[in-house]
Amino acid sequence: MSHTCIHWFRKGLRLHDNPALIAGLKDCKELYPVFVLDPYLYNKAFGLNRWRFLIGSLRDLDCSLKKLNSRLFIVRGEPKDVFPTLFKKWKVSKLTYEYDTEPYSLSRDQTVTELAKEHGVEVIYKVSHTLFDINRIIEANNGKPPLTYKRMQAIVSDLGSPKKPIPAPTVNDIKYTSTPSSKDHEEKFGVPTLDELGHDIASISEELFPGGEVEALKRLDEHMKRTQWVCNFEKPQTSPNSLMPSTTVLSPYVTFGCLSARTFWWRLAEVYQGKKHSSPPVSLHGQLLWREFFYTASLGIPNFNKMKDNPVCTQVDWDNNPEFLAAWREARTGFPFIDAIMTQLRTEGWIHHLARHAVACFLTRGDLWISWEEGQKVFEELLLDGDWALNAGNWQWLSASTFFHQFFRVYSPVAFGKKTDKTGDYIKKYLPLLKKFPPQYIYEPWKAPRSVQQAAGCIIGKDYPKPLVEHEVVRKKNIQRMTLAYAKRSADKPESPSKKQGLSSPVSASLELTLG
DNA sequence: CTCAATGTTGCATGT
DNA sequence: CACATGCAACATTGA
Repeated sequence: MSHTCIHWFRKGLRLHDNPALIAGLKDCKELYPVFVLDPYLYNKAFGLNRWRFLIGSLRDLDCSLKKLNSRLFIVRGEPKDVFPTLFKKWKVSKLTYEYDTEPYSLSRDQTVTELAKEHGVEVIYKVSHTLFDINRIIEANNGKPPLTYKRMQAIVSDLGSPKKPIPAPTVNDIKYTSTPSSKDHEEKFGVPTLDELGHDIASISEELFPGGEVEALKRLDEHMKRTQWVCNFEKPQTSPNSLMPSTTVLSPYVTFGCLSARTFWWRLAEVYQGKKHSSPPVSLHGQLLWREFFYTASLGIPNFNKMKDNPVCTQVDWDNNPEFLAAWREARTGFPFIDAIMTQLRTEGWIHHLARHAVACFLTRGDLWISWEEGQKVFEELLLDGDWALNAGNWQWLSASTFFHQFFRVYSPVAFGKKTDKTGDYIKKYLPLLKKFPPQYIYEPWKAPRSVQQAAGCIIGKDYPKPLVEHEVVRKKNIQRMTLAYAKRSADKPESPSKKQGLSSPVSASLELTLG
């Protein structure tokens, strides 16, 4: 019992399946659980709903730590400035944290590790955010991330099952460890309120998905009770526009690490046990493997959140069109299905996966021809489950830039929603302005005769916008532009010298030598 | 090397 | 209602 340890919470806002925390408790005399409000991550681009989820999760974590006679210390500032001060002040000898593969996190953690060394602090980190050690997946695929799900499955099956989650520490585990906290802890290190952080909470909507580990495990329990539903789950068969979510909405909890992906995986395995059940890619296990797939790609592909200098991303001449972008972001494209989804996104912070497909295709290759990077920023701000790797990966997928290439398959902003919601109840919920339109016009109100618009109390072009584009026209044009981008891609692709006879320049020859 | 099969979730129209 | 086909047609993978 000689160590004074900081466990640094970043993601992984939980006590269950937290191997770094357990490692920190080993021979630990004094434990300081710390969360740093890093302005690089938590700023204006981090939306209000996300802030609420984060603050809720931190409150929950503090509450759970109290039950272990410990406390959470919220510290404001940049990690590189915060830690040297804390190392000295608390006479720290050990720092533990969960491994994080985001580029910013990797450089941040390297900086803090160097500072720790300077202060004689031992650093221990553990993999627990993902099912597997992502680096091992890349190694197993000859140093490159798999670009298809099939390939990913093959690699993962070689690695065997994910590790079993480890239990949360108990009072018994921590009985020789204390957390020194003063009377003014709340003042100095307490979890701030949204108000204190300067957020205008007057217009915030009802909290549908409260943050925190306790809430996460409760929701997991509830879903795992639905044996039939879990065993029959097929993602493409779930509805993007049901009034209640047709999927689990456990994603925000996994994103912030309130719920361990491995805990989720093994609870599903228990439900599946001895029963006929769906399989990846469409099953719930399959969803966790998709997460793993994009995490692997994001670690193995440079500049993964950009088109430029991203070696696997098709280079497309997207338009710079601030008016169209603003209309999309602010739910005034004139396509009720699209605008309803964008409204749900803004107010509730969660939309169904296929709803994301519809609005992402619409913004990029389908209709507005705006870069996926712009959409990525909006999702990053507004989605409770906004995750760097998944967001970048899925935007590339939907824009047919990477992973997915059948760009002639275009979602219709009118037809797609009708398949699962003929009467447009979803649209009526999120765009009440349109609620009096009869079902035959609810997806295309501009086609309604003037008399119908008057009866509905909503004149198109005045009370609700006319459609921004003619879908059928721009769809055809955009497929042409995609064809062009792909042709350029094939032409630019470096080919073996034997195939391109006489084109092997001295430059490329020397490059080959350099690269071995 | 070539070539065929495959790819989580398109749409409209037909049987 | 489930399934098949044309639309115009891509990259990756594995044999």
